[in-house]
Amino acid sequence: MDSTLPIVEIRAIGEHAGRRVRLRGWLYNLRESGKLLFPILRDGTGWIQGVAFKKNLAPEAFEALRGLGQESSLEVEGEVRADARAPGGFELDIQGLHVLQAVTPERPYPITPKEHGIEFLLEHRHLWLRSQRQVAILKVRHGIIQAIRDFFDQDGFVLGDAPILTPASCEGTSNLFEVDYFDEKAYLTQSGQLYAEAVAMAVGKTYTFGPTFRAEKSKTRRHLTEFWMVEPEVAFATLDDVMSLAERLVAFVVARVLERRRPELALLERDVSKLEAIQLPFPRVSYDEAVTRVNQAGGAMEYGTDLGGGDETLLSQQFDRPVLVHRYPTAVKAFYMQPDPENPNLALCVDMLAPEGYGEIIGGSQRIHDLELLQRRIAEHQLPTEPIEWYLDLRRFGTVPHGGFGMGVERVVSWICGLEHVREAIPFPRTIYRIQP
RNA sequence: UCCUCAGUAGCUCAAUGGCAGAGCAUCCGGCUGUUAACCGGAGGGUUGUAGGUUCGAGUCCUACCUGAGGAGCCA
Repeated sequence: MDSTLPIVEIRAIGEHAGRRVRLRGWLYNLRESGKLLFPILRDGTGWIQGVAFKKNLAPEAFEALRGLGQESSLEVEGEVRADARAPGGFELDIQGLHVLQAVTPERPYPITPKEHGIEFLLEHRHLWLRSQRQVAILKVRHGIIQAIRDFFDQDGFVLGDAPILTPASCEGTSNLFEVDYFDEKAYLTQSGQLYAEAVAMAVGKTYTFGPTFRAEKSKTRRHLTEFWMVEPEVAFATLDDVMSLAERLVAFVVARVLERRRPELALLERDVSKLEAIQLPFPRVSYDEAVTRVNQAGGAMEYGTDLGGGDETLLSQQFDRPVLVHRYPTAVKAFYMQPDPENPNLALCVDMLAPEGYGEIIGGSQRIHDLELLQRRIAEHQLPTEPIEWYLDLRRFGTVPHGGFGMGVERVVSWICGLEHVREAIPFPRTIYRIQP
């Protein structure tokens, strides 16, 4: 090995065509053809096929390479060549090898290039992440999160993260994870909203971004027990402002992914024409209209109930972009939602349903800003006031109309990537019957 | 919590109640352009666990364990 040669990343390999370089990474696959080896190397930034001719390598180096198991770590040196026969257009003519760790036949890498069942893959999630598909998803997820933060930053929002350990819930404790907090009980947060409301009264526009937890015994392709949520909260915002903010955020995120993550979407075989259709404005339908539309489409929705998964699909199929469903009956919604002045039985709330059957990605509302009304609602929901006295203070000291929403990051990743299940949208998914690895 | 399904080699799956098999992976051999390479050979099994029915159980019955798909609820 020539230690004076530059170490390069595979993503920029084309810039080094015709030159000798060093490359370090892992062995993704190894094909053999007589005195010729075709190792595929990956380094996290990409994949490249190497070609090792027996005559170009020291005999012991050739034999060492030949015997390496999948996912062995190594450093190679060689000449970068453009070659139409190589996947990716470039290949590395290997002339030197340094093995960092050889994976041996006694314990071969468990995930082979062939197909595997989901149970096996989930048990090996820590290794499954190395596959091309999972790397692509991680990079889209990263792009989405970066876009979310850029969007709020450009719009003058101030990050105001909420605590993860909380004294009580805003919607009952039945679906909360309980933890010992010294001599008291505490709960893992299911939403940062109440805290975001406090911060909004300090800085005007804020958002929280972090993990949230639901101990719901939900077992579907849309549920995790631990998921990341972004929750903007805006002082003086009305429901219309909330809806406008939500659609601008989603349109921005989709546009950004289309701009910067095309190769990953292609690897995931995502139909990008479906994403290119995500243009402002998004359709808005009232809950009343939604019920009519669902039932005309063959559903059997009863007025006054929430939309089920099938109902959501029946409705979202009618549009080529996310649809905003607003003004649900107060009875099926949370205590803090402002009633519609034109019909107090309806709440000034909104859900955004993603297209293609991906369901709800956003839920938000205008909040009750009147102290007496809020107290009445808390009593109606039979919630204890003592743990949220501080929250009532927000209505005692300069209360103003305000609102916001929560967006589930994994559901957005799942939709944009076109995944079958949200568990692929986060590196280490937590689901009801799995906490390993 | 409820409904449905599955568990056989490291992996993906076969096997009418009658000798437990294939492909991939691994090992050995062949091949100087392979594309989830290919060709030839070898090793590899307490059929999830515990009972039961039967001359005989991977297969039928019961319970349990583990997991998956879905419902309700939610982002």
